[in-house]
Amino acid sequence: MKRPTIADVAQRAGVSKGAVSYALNGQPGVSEATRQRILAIATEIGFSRSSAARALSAATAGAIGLALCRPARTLGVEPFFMALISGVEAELSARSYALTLQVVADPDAEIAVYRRWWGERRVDGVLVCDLRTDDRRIPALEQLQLPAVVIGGPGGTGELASLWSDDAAALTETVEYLAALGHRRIARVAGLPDLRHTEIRTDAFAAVCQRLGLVDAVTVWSDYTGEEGGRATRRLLSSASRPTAVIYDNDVMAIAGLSVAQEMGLTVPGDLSIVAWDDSPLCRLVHPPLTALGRDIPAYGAHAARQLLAVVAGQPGGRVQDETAHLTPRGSTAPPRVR
Amino acid sequence: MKRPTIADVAQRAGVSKGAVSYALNGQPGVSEATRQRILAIATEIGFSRSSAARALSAATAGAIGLALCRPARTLGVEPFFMALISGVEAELSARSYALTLQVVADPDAEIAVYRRWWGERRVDGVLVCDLRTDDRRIPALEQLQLPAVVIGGPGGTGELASLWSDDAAALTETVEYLAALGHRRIARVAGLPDLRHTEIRTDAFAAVCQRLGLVDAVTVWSDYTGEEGGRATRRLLSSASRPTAVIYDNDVMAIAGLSVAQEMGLTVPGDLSIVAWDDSPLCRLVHPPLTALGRDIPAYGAHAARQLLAVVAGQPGGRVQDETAHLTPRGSTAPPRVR
DNA sequence: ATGCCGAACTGAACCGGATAAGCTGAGAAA
DNA sequence: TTTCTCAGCTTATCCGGTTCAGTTCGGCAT
Repeated sequence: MKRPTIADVAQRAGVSKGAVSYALNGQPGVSEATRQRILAIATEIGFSRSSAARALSAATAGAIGLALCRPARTLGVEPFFMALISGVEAELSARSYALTLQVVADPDAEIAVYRRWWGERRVDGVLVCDLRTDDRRIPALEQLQLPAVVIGGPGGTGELASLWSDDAAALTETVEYLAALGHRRIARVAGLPDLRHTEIRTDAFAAVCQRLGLVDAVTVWSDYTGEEGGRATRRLLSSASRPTAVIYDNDVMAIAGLSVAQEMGLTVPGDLSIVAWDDSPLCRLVHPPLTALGRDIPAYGAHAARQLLAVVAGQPGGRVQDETAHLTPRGSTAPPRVR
Repeated sequence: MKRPTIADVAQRAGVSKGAVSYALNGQPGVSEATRQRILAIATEIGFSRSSAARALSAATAGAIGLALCRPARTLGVEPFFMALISGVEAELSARSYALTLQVVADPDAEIAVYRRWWGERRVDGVLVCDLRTDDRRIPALEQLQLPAVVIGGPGGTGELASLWSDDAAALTETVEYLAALGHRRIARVAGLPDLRHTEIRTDAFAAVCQRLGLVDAVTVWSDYTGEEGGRATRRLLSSASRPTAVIYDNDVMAIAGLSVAQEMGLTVPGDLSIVAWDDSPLCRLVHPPLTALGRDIPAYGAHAARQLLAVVAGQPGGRVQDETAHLTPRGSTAPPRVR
């Protein structure tokens, strides 16, 4: 099946290639009648412009890039990324932009991918996930002058546009909620320590615990896998002054923690309250359903995509704070049982 | 930062554009010495070929497409797709192919995406997921002559290349295992009924149950969400002749089923045995850990990608059976308690 | 010495659009 | 009637590669 080109449309319409191009792009230079005729013919013969030719002459790829840097085993289990992607996608496909995805092993490989994409002009811009402290990707992107929106922050994003959610506020709300229930010994199972948002949450946790006089507050680090989350929970619950509430940095670890607690003969929420960050459907699957910090991740992705398209169009992307996660109390939190 | 073009390389090497092109593509037409010199210069000035220009003149996009047609809420939760994507990616990036992803609402939108990709020459081929019975995408792709590999089958894939896993065998093994434990009343919570592999599993389930004389075998349909899976489980467990074992078509529903059973005061595996299809890390998070049918999904994706690249290269893709899922017994299955 | 061959390379056409510059003819202004 | 203007189009060039048809030249056989 031969693919129609702009020349085919031009021939059938009895005009030149240029006229067709103007008509398709909504540019002045053709009469409204001619434009309609050309559009009708284009639709009729199923013409779409070659993305390659367009990219070559218009110097725009019509695609944005997303490189995911997580080991395959955590990538799949985290509902976060798919939710983010579906939101990004919704925004992009509405403007007929494509999404180019790449899974990379480490930040250096990611920088290499950006450099390649830039050289190949394969994408017009990129979304940067999992902001780290002292992130080498930021200066690399600045140097390339590749339009980018960093999903993460605030802070540490250099001159690049960025979008974040106020994790500090969400964490503070959560601790205050647990404290109001009467919890005094609160632990937190954190995600990867070199991620910027882990750092932000850790600082906020320390601050609010100090403010509320929760001296037994403890943070342990993990890697977002259920396995590690379970192990961390077992350690916490075996300690002499075991916490009465644990906040997990993602829902997978929270579910693992719940299992460990139940396995150790503790009841949730009687002996232990659990709060999960990221309120995916998983939180409602387990028994008791988990109290969780949720927000609209697809909307977050859509927002980031819109912001990136603005940057690509030459507008300043700015630094934008998105919706703050809100706590949805469910069955996994309650006042601590008096011992 | 100005991007170097092939002309820059040619100028610095003191040769023509053509020579550089031959050198970069490993074509004959330049001496080995010149080739090395050109490659060195290309590396030195950080040259990569514009994907657009390459696509335009070589008539190859250097990208393959993947359209995912699932509602956003199930897409994210299913670890399957991310695992598949990471496998596909590994294979593609090794050959510096890009992956273009699109999330679509329904099969018709998916066909429209294929048609657009084809018209735009945006991808060289596509991977087709979630094969349905009487799948309209198949004739559409055949008509477009867009290289494709269907992930699913066997059967119903028309003339297209396809890759599948023997779900019938896996299901048969599972039922035999449960029957060997002594279960006589086995139920199955199936996924979306119009998916081809659901149909295959349903037929296999009926066949093996009849062969083993399990007259109480029952299949109920669901939509892969935990919510529906839980509801289906509640119905099953409330019935007069409640099953002693349930096979779930994915792990999310299995986990939901486990919660429902526990909530209803049933012990697992004492009162109810549970088997999950798709052995993601989630199965090991819950307590008891779930007996599951697992296989290497990233390898499956990599296999599909390799097959598609072969089809793109003009070789016959064929119909290939991949690894069969194998049962990993864990804590959620045991002989039924005698009542 | 001449002719011939093939390796090594050049030049130009081409892919399919976007776009600047040039052309044309109808209507308005002089 | 002539000139000017400008909407509405055409023509030509460019984007950055690939590729085909030549061209050059060194070496070898005659």
